[in-house]
Amino acid sequence: MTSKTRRRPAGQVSGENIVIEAAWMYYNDGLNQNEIANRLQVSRATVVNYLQEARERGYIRISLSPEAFTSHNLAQKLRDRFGLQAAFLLPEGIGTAEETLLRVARGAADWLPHLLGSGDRLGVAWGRTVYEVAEAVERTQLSDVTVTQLVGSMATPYGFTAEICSANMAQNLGAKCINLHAPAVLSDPELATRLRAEPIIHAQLEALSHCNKAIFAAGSIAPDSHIVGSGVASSEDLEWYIRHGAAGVLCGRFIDAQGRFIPGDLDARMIGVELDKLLGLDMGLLVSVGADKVGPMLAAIAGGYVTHVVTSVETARGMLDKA
Amino acid sequence: MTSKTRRRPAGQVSGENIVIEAAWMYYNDGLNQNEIANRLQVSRATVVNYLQEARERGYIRISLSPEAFTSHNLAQKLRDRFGLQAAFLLPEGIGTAEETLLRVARGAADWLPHLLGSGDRLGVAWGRTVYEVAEAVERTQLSDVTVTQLVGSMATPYGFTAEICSANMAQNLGAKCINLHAPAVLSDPELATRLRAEPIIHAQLEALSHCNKAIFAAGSIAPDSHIVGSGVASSEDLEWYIRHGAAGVLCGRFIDAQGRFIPGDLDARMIGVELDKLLGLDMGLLVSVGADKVGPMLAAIAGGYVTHVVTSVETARGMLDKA
DNA sequence: ACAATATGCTGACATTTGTCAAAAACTGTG
DNA sequence: CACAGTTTTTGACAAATGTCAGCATATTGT
Repeated sequence: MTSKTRRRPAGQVSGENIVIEAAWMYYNDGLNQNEIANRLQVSRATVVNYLQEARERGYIRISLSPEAFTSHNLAQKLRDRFGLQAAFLLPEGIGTAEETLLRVARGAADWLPHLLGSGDRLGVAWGRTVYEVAEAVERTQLSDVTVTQLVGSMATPYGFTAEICSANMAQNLGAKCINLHAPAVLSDPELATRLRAEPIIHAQLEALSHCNKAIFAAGSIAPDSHIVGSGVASSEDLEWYIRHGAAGVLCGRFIDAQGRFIPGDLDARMIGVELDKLLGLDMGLLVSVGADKVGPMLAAIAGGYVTHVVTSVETARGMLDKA
Repeated sequence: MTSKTRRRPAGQVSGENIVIEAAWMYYNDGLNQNEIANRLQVSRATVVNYLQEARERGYIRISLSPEAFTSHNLAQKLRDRFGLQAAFLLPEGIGTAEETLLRVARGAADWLPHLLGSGDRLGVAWGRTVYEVAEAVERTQLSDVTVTQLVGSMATPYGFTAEICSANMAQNLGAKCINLHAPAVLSDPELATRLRAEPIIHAQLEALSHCNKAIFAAGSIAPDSHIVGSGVASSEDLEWYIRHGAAGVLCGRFIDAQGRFIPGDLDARMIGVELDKLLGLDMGLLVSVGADKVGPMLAAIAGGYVTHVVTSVETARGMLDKA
């Protein structure tokens, strides 16, 4: 450069502005970095820095359009076969089960904001999958959306509890959050009854019964299921429910293959949404993946809790095969 | 490659799927094209093709976040000075006035979907700027939004008429559209009265008076203004209004520098929204740019029609200077 | 069955983008 | 005003991405 180099004044408007300017030229006007460098009278390397800064500050948002995942063949089949409003299928790739779960969670996270609108009250269940979805939601600012914790908390060795799921979800969506300040399961039914009558808890339970949308995963009934690992149910409980026809778990409650609620010993001691409150919602978003979840997912769908599904292509195939 | 090359079956699910898979790996998993090529067992050049296809099909959406443009210094000044809810300022760059207009229009188009929600009824005015905004809106699918044409049609030599503005807008937003099937201005007041009483027209006028949001530009009162060019007003009309204090044009009506409606000969012959219907809306989105628009924009703001502004940095400076 | 046509893939090369250490410009201090 | 400490910019190099002609495999028509 012939003349003296001019630096952008730190912390000034124009300083921020030039970053936006560069980002706009690059992403909207389609100029390449050389052209931008010429116009802004800086070196190309500087343009690279500006663009990086723009990305770091979150000015640039790249997303895969939901249509790509809801429109293809298998998704339509799934929709038609199970009477869903929409299905969102993620490709597996070569990755491990863990990677696939994260991918599905990110897919759900991308999709979720499109499914919410002003005035919605979203019930959030609990589980590893739901936790990852909450984490993966891009920071947005939805207007007038409330997030509600659907089931009480539990001491989990996994590090994700029900209130963390709902709190993160609300945080990232820019929504209000109503937590449920009670354990998911108590040792004594009478204590549970009294706790439910407590004004604070009562108000929270009241709030969650007015959700119009919900997001949840299908819980498996394998012996290593989280429902046991998190201490909600004991191994004996689980066996008892399996003997009585359990096919899956939904918001801490056991359901059979037709999706019917299986009443049992636990219910009187639990604090959380009752399954019939999840029927007839504007949206029931089921997010789950894996061969072991096929049965539980089909059960949840059969029970009429589900309007939208996010899962992997592989799992979707499994569902169509088994049904 | 050692083995025979395998081609993806044309027109099949997996064919579409592999494109999505590649796009996902690239944009979400952050893999580079080489890594993707290895995993998919194709050449890197093929991955390039997949990604291009994904972009062409609109699977990938890149946008600049509105926060970047509404949060900076000058935007805040504008907001505070004029009591706006938000201002969205686009950098000029080096481009021509034409380029700047397109840039501002694209900015407004990016922002607009964020400002609309379920149940909204958006009134759409007319003009070059509004037309470009409508064109630039990315195809989306808003639920339960209605777009309404605010002013009647006119024979314009420019190729953008009021109904094209509203129709394109509705199309691209995925909204319902209510057009106004009448000319903007008639030769005879009596005919205008009768036309307004026609059931179809009456219903449409009724509909547009129930908008809760609106998008419009400020019209200049220069002799080469579109209001003359499109035949809505004659040069004599324009001069008359200027003598009576006109500072700008809003939805075909003349206003003075304080934003007060200037009644005149034209009004009885016009078919379109009346200015008082635009007061007190949830949103009045003013999109305009250029030195000649500063006066009209200030007039519109003074009149209380405006809650949100999209313009260029330069124009914003002009507004602050002049006010 | 065979040629003609269409489609998708690839390797080699061209262009664009990213990295990094060093230089330049600014800031605050004695 | 010299200085040490930061921040920003830059040039040279490395890596990633885009292009395109030609080839291989399907599909179509006869």
